[in-house]
Amino acid sequence: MTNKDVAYILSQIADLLEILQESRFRIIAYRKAASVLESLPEDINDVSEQGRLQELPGIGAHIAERLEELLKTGRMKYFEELKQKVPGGLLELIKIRGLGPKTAVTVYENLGIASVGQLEKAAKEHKIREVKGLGAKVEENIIKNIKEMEKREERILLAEAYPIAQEIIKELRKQPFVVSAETAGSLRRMRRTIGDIDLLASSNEPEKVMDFFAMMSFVVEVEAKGKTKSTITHQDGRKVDLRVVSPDQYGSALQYFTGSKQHSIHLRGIAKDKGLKISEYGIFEAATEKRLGGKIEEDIYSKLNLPVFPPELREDKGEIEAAYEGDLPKLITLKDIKGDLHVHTKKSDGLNSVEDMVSKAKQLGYSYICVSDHAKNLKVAGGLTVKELETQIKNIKELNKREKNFRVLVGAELNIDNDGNVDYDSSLLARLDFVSASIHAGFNQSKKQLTERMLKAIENPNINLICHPTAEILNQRPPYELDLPVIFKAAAETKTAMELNSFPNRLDLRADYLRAAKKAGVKIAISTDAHNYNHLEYVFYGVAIARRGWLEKKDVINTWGVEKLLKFVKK
DNA sequence: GCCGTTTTCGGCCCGACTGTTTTCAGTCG
Repeated sequence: MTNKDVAYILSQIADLLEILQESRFRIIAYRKAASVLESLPEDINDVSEQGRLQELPGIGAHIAERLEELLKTGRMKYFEELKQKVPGGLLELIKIRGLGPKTAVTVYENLGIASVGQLEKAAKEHKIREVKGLGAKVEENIIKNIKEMEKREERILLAEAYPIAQEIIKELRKQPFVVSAETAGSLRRMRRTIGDIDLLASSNEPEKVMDFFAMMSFVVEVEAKGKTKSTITHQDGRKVDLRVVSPDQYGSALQYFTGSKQHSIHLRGIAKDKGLKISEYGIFEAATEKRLGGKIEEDIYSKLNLPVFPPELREDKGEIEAAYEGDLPKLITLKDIKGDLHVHTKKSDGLNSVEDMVSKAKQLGYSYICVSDHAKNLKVAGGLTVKELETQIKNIKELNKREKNFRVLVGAELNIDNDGNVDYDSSLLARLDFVSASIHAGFNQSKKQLTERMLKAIENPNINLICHPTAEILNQRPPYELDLPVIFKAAAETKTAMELNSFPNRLDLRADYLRAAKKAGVKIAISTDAHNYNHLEYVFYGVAIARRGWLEKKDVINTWGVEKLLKFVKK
């Protein structure tokens, strides 16, 4: 049973408790425990076996005991009892937007509805409006939102949401009645995937902003429109929320809407202890309601003796405690990046020549790239034969003679086969500047097999970097199972770097794993896996995830100059 | 159900919008 499986069960328990109208704090407790497991960088089975469950935040005696039962026996009595009490379909009903536990119970008790299908049928037959407290509008929304749920894709990729949001922000800022505008929510925190796009603006004429927003060219539907808050559907099918506040409330509103929810709740708790109250309208003395500030985010944080956290850190995963202890990292920035260690050319499955890639790299201000075309065993990706690699080495050598302040490193992206072996013989590998390796197939092996396979590659003295270490593809393929603590320990000992692959549908390693890797002493390479020269720009998203993983310049090997990098390589 | 430089009991963030209501419950973030 994986962390994700267990987290899912905990969140189902929370849903069940909600339907059963249990104490809301118990519900919150289960949700929190689920979210902690969701981002736990180690295997919950190991944590349980070592008796460390209660060391995890949000997991106390009760949940720990129930988790142990679940992990040992594969079953949890409590969960099964709850399921007995709730008709199965009700869990599905509350996934419909706008339909919560109360309404689900109401339609069940009045109409005996316990499935999405039955609900849709009843709505179409106008039976919903006959129930007291529900009306025609509810009926309409049920039909609409079931349709929406059916066609709704997964969360949008950061790299898709970001440009959409920036374009809207740019338009808003041009309007004379808009004082300021910014992204908020998970987008501002730069999560790998985004639910709805959240935006914030400040203005002295909020209704003008709402009118303008609802009329923008890309709007296909206005779902809600109030004086200060509207939700529209973008032509790309995405929901965009815009909230407007007055200019002197902008900071507190931005803090609040950036979240994360857990981060803000933590802040409000601290404020409360200090006799203060935080809302999106400002920070106040609790007793007198006297407003102490809120025009800028600093007004909020400084009253709590906290710095203005980079949005990427605002997850309530220890950043607040670290700030009080003076232990906040100085996060890496895009301009720290000096080169890209994972790019492909048309010799394998890329689109452009080495020269094209070099030219783009120079535009980005880089001083090196490493050409890592696929190797001979990965035939589907046009892997280079020994002879072709020899030619590549020769050509790049020639190219480097012509270059002054730029260095092209010769590398390869080897394929780690099912037994942990890689392409080419070691004498050829030794002639390469920087060698990467990754797993491209055999994802269904057991955790033990996959771990051993990767360990063999890590311990191979010719290999410097493991690419896209978990092979996760967002919205498409889950990460394979790997014993990450063991992997990270070996990587640190052998000075084998781990990749943060910047490709928008990978962003692998993810932030929680990066933090664990850093803690274990592993060095990271933020590279793009570019298959054409425009892909080199994806480093922007890689750096964002690195920041979410608390990485500093010193943790990332491609912030180093080429000499220091090559010294690291000779392990 | 969790948690603790006020506490092992008594707290637990706060507000907008919709739809159905004549003052508010439900849902969402």
